[in-house]
Parts: sequence; C-alpha cells; structure tokens
Amino acid sequence: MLKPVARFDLNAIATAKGVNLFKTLCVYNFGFWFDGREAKVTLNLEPPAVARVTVEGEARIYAPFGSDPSQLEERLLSILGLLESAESFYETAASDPLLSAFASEWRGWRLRSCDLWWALVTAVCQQNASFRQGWGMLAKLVALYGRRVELEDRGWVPLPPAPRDVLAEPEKLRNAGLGYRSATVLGIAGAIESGELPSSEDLASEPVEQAETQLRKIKGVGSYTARLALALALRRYELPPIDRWVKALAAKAYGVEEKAVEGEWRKRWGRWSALAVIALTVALDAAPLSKAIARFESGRLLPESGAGGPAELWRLQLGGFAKPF
DNA sequence: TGCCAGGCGGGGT
DNA sequence: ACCCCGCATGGC
Repeated sequence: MLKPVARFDLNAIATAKGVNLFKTLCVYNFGFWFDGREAKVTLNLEPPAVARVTVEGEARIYAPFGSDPSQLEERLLSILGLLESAESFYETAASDPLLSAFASEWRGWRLRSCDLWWALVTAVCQQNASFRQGWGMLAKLVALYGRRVELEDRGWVPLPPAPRDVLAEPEKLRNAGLGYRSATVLGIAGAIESGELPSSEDLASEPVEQAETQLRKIKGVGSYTARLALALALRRYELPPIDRWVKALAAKAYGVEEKAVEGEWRKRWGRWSALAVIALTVALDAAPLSKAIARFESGRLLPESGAGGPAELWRLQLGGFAKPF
C-alpha cells in the first residue's frame, strides 16, 4: 500500500518547456495506465513508486514510507521529458520530408521514458514482429505476471514484472506470446540480477557506442534493440535504431540506397537520431511497411484517428485487462 | 494455407 | 566484410 507523499502542479514547467501533456502521456501507452485524462507513471519498480499525472498537469506521487519525494519528483520530470530541451529536434524536423507535419502538429510531444529493464523488454518485443504483435506481448506480460500496487486512495495500479519475477516464472514469457524472444528476456533479467549489466547510471556516463556494446553482450540483444533501449531508458538518441521499416522509408524519402540510410540519418538528425525514428513511428501510426510507404507517398504524415497507432494504443484492448485500472 | 513482420546469431562465402 | 537461413508467434 502506497501513500501519497507529494503533490504538485506541472503546468508551469510544461508551459515553459512547450510540452503537451496529453500528447506525451498518450503515445505508446496502455489503457490500464492512461484513460485519456490521467496516467499512472511507474517511477520505480522495486520498491514500487508511482505517480498519477493528469493532462492538466496535476501530479501526485505515491511511494513507500521513508522515500525521498524530491528525488521522485525529479524522476517524474525526467520521465516526462520536462528536463529535456527538444527545440533543436523540432527545428530539424520542421524542414524534414518525413517529419515536417509532425513538427508543426505534435511539437508538444516528448518521449516518456522508463527504466532500462523495461526498455530492453519493450525493444525485444519489437523484434521481427508487427507493431501490434509487439505491444500485445507487453500488455500480456503485465497481465500475466499480475504485479500491482495499491494506492491508498485510488485502488490498484498494474506494474510491469521485475527481473526477478521473470526469473521465478519464466514459462509465462511464452504464455505471453514472446516465442523465441523469451530466452533473450531471460538473459536480460539474469544479467541485471547478477550485476553483469552495467547500471543505467554507468551507461549514461560512458560514450554511447560503448553503452551499445555493453548491452549487446546479452545474447539476442543486437544493435536495434540496444539503441532503442538507450533511447527509451536513458534518453540517449545519438544512435538510431534502424530496422527494415525505417531503412525502406528513409531510402525513399531521402533518395539514398538502403545501405546508406544509417549515415544519412545520422547526418540529418545528429544527436536526435533515435528520437526521430520513434517520432516517425508515431507519425505513420507504425503502419506495416507497404502501408507506411503509401502514407508517405500520399503525404499523410500525421497520426490518423482510428488507425490504432502508437498515439491510440491506449484506446485498444490489449493483454486481457477487462477495464482500465 | 502459407507467408510475413520495427531482429538476431550462426553458418556459409 | 558480406549473404542467408531459421527461429516462435500471431495476423491476415
């Protein structure tokens, strides 16, 4: 049972930073964590600490007795991208053939980050699977492991399984439909529990190429997975997670050979390379490649209502939760 | 039904 | 340094 330990208003800082909380909370979120008005944000997995954040900017932090509220508040600001200056990203996007529309309509969006463990699991679930399949796996993981925490005045909040939950009940990975990805997730959980994997603090302070190399030591974690995780967990965007989807789209949009896409992408996006990849999946509703290319060719470069893309993931019924919260 | 999807590693050349 | 294949699973 977690008690409210802090309450504050995010409006001033969101306005100052140009952040749209609705856009930030809705993208790549699940219905059991966001209902269109309020989000439950995991601040810490073990021991659990969560925040409730409304699209109007009201924030409440729930944590175990003895935790430091100001540290958790800082963590919430970081998770919501409120400590990040994204101005130069949107400046670049404004004149980009793929993201110019996104830059004008979605300028207030910031990436919502998570911890390194869940970022890696998220990235693994995107391997060789459609967007819908990958996010379905994640929702099933949360439902099957059934980890949750009670807020004193607000009922239960589902939490992602922790590494030790997965190690204790590995068979649930396959039940969640991860297939051969299960072994990779187990490897990640084992590396974290054994201390083999450098902490996110360590990874944050070393050169990004070196961080990627460290993550790739885990079998099943390749360049795509490592880079996506560095973006999702550490907000390190220098290395783009280029998959066949981005490769084909960028080759077309930028007029280069597929083998030249990574270089071209990094030349154009620089320190925002990974964020641009993630933004593109939002802009094109993560549509399967042939549809995404058709979207690009007809200039439909904004999330569309009813497409069921990342911006509407929270509206979908995934993973077997009967109702939000 | 069979084929493919935001990868990956192991095997070939 | 490449190329190529199999891999679990779910959706079409």
